Amino acid sequence: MSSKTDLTELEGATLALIGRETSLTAYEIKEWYRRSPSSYWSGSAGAVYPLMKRLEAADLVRSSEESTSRRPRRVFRLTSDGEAALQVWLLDSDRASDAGHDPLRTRLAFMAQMPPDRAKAFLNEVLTHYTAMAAPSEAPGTVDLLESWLDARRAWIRTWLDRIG
Amino acid sequence: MSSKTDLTELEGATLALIGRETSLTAYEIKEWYRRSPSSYWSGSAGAVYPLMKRLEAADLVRSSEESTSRRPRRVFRLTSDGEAALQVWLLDSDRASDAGHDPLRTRLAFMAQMPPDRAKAFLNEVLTHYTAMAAPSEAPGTVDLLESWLDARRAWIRTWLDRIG
DNA sequence: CAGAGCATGTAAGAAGTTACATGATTGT
DNA sequence: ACAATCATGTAACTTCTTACATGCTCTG
Repeated sequence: MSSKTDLTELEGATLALIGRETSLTAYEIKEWYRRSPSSYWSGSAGAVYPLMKRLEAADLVRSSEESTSRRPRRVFRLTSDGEAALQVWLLDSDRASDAGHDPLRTRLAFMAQMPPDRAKAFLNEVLTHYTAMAAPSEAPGTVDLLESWLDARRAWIRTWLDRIG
Repeated sequence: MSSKTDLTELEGATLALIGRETSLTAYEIKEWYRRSPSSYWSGSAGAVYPLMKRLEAADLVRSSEESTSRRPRRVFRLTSDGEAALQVWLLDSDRASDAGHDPLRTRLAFMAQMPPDRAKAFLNEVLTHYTAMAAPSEAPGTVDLLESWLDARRAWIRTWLDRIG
């Protein structure tokens, strides 16, 4: 009777992160989230450290003290339950097709309340922000997810600019 | 000194909703969120009723009892402060360009851990879900936001299918 | 040797969730 | 008359946020 069938997004993403990097400290996980382009993944210590406790209590990860010096360093790895849970979470097309939280989409839903020239200026500002966001990918083998996402978004925004005229 | 300069997304969206519909009850607002295709807008009473209290305390909305019968019916409208805050929130390109929370994007970031045929099956499942989500728009004047969003997403997913295939 | 970054965590509070509780009205 | 929906709200709980607190290690 595994009690932890339904992972939150933060829990699932954390399992996926550990699964990819094999082993990580809570601090490294926190930093990963902090660097993400989304404020959803705020990467606060107050979220991550208790999260790791929960995951370990659910036996999805296991930690071991691996200090090479006097500084403490607790490393987390997936258990076999954790790997199973990761696969379920990662391939969950039901959750993956949820529209999630999209600050631009939310605003577009109400943009008709604004005069067209304001709306146009707003969308062009977003495009400028996107240009600033595009950073070179560190990992060479990885296809840059952010880049592809930004491209899709730019195309979407252009259809709205066309529509407004 | 207006204390409420930085609205949360739920607060901003609620102002926008009232701004568009002119006047709404807490129940109607709650139902609006509940019907949305995103689970982010869960539309629970425990979120909306306290939210309306906060907005009224901040003088962004004002309510009046408008019962036509014995059933209570408290209707909310924007104050002038509320209309001003709405404009700031709606045209905030900084927040609008935040990547938000996207369950599919999160999974794609880790999809390389899965075998290609699994990844392909997963993406095709998401496309199927999208087809099921597409509902006819009620409001005739409104360009269907969900439809345009789904189109952009389908195009994005196809680039990933091409990449894997 | 100072400051940035690594590394751990906790405390107080905000905001949301589920579940409960109550009652009126409308449609079948 | 019965169920679904309108309409209000609260209570307990979970999770996340900001801010604090502590100490080690590396780089200039």
